[in-house]
Amino acid sequence: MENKSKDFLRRVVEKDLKSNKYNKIVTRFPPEPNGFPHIGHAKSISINFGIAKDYQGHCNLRMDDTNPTTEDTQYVEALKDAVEWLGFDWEGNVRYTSDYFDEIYNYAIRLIKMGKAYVDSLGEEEIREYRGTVKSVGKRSKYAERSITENLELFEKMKNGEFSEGKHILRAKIDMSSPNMKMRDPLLYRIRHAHHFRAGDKWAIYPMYDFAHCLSDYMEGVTHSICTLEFENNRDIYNWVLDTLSLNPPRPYQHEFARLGINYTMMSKRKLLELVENDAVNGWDDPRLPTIAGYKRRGYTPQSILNFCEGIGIAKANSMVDVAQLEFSIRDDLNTKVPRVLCVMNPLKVTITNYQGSEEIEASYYPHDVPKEGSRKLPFSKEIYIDRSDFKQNPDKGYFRLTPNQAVRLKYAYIISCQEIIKDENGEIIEIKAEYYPNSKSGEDKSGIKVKSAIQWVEKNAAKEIEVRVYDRLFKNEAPQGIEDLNPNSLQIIKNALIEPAVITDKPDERFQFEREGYFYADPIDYSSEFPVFNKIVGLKESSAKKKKAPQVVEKIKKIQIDGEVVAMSEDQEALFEKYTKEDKLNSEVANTLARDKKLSAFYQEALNELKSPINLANIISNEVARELKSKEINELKFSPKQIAELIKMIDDELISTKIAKVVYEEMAKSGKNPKQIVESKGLIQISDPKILLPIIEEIIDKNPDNVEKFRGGNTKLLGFFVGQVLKATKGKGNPKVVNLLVGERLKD
RNA sequence: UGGGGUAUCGCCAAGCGGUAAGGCAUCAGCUUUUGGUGCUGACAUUCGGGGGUUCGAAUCCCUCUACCCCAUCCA
Repeated sequence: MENKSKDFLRRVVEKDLKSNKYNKIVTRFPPEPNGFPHIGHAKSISINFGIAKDYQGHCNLRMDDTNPTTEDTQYVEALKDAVEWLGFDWEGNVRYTSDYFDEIYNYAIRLIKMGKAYVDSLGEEEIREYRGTVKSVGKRSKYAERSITENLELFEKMKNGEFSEGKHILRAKIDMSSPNMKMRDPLLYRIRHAHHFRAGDKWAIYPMYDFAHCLSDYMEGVTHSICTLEFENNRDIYNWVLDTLSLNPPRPYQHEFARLGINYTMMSKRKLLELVENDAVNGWDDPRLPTIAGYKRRGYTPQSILNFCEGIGIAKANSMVDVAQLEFSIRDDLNTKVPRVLCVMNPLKVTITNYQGSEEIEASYYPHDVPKEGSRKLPFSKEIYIDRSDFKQNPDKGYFRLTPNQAVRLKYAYIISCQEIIKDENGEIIEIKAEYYPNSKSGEDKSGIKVKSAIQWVEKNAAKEIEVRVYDRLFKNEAPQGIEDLNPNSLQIIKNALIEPAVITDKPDERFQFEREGYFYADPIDYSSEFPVFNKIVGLKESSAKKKKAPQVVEKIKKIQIDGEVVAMSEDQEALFEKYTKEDKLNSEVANTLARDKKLSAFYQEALNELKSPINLANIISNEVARELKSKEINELKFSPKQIAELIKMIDDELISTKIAKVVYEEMAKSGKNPKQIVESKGLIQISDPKILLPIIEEIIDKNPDNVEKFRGGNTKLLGFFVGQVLKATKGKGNPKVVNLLVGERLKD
């Protein structure tokens, strides 16, 4: 279990713990209380609280309530409820960004005093214009020139409510020409004469997300601030604020993951609201909604939601999870937990003509493979109901249930066979006259009759009538956009389903499996024993024979990709390219890489002056050195062209393998040590002597007989496996060319 | 002057230079008094495309392509 692969966030956390960057990790779940939480929030809750739990840390629940016009306390209740329902504990008080307003305000003043923030008095329209566009730089407002004292005064007045909304704004002074739009002097505070649901009317100014969030994280001692991908661009501000305020360490860092998408589901708060407001659904807890309240009302267990979140993983790729995965989670959870019970959704009367009197049949609540105890008595008499779909006068091939010439077992009871079909004037079947086999009773069956199916049934007089709400997916499209994509049949209400009496009278549970139908939940609001109402949580999995859909053959078409045009080389680059290919005999790809990059070509030239080994030099420079030079200048490098030349010299002299060369290079790039020194101190001279290599190879081969067999069976890829093992055994020092040869030969016989 | 991300099976997703994990879905077979469950097996000669480096590349380099995010006084 411990070897399970970790997601990238947990890996970061582990690294930070190991390096003692933090000695305890703190996360937070920071929703804005402006809507009902949905399964996307569940993912975030599962990540933040889950990570805290896994690493003995702590997770805060924080309401990010910086926008008084959209937020409300009913949402904070729903949010708290969601976290609790999922089984997490925020230990202590719920946090509110609004509780930090004073401190955040003081930080703003500090920024002003540092000359890093200013009061801007441009209008909304102008601010937008000044910001520039994605492809053009912005320009700074003239108000950025205001003196610190003036800024302080103005900001104070803003706070005191002396200005109307939109009159002024506090901005950070960063860079109006930043390629990151978010960094073009981001807004820090805006004037808002609104009542805040917690702070009341104390404030006339409210901090923006970008200012409040990082500081709130910092004040709470958060170490890992985990949010969704769309905040990637905001990370720069996050860091800027915390860095320029030069706060006492440790400070939090932001990490982003992909938000959850599920097909046939809509997750946007705004659009969800639209559904509720247009009465397309019955409130926020409509069981068809992907809200936590919806799932809860539908009958999903917290565990199933958590399992789902764990199952889908955490990554940075935008993705769309199949609803089937969610449905699996709830089935899988309920399968081992919930009593099985008989319910007939669509009753068809069956009279057993040769049965007299009545009896009670003992029936276990759980099937043989669920290790739980419990049973009830099923009343039985000559008049029963079965489901309409369990009888067919003219069955297709492969139909397992009752037909004029096929007997069926009444689950836990007797085998019956059809004697007569009674129809009404419209030709609709209204009753079946059947006979039972007295010696076929479950558990004491001596009839010798083999049936293909055992169906659910209820006794006519004892059965209770219930309402069943059968839910289907809310949308008919895989990627629904809104109301227009609604599935018209997402709710079907069955008013007079019949259920065995024990379910209502004993109420052994709230969730049941109605055998052969699915999992159902006693509606927490509308259910009463006089008027029982059940929600269908999810159907049972149906295998092919039952749904008898033709398997679809999807042809795989390889997409043809048209390459775009490559930017032409400049004249200088062209000349270099010429030289590289003609004089130095470099291949055109390497020559191209070198010629197009000033830093690389300069580096290469210098190295070449040290050692006339153009190809090997060019190769390592266009590959390894290029990586380093992506983010650095030549003078920032810890190593020189001369050292690279030295390294290549060792390869040329066959002192070391290219594999070792990479190791040496890494070390050199990190420490700046001389390659020769590294090789000597670590004893990395390569081993090419077969006399030394052969015994090692022998040992590896002995240890992996099954892989030898597979290799001989034609899996030639395994050669790489053996080479890898041998190289590992020699700590990388084996000459891979020689090892390859030797292993190849040895494996043949 | 654009920048920041992402791409591995139908859907998620591991993998960090040495045998392409796992789950969902699907398809077989066995078990089954649920057409459920369970068990067994099948399911990527290949990692968005093309090159290059290497004995060896999903992993390193170059390049192209596609998709997502950013120009709210929202978060």
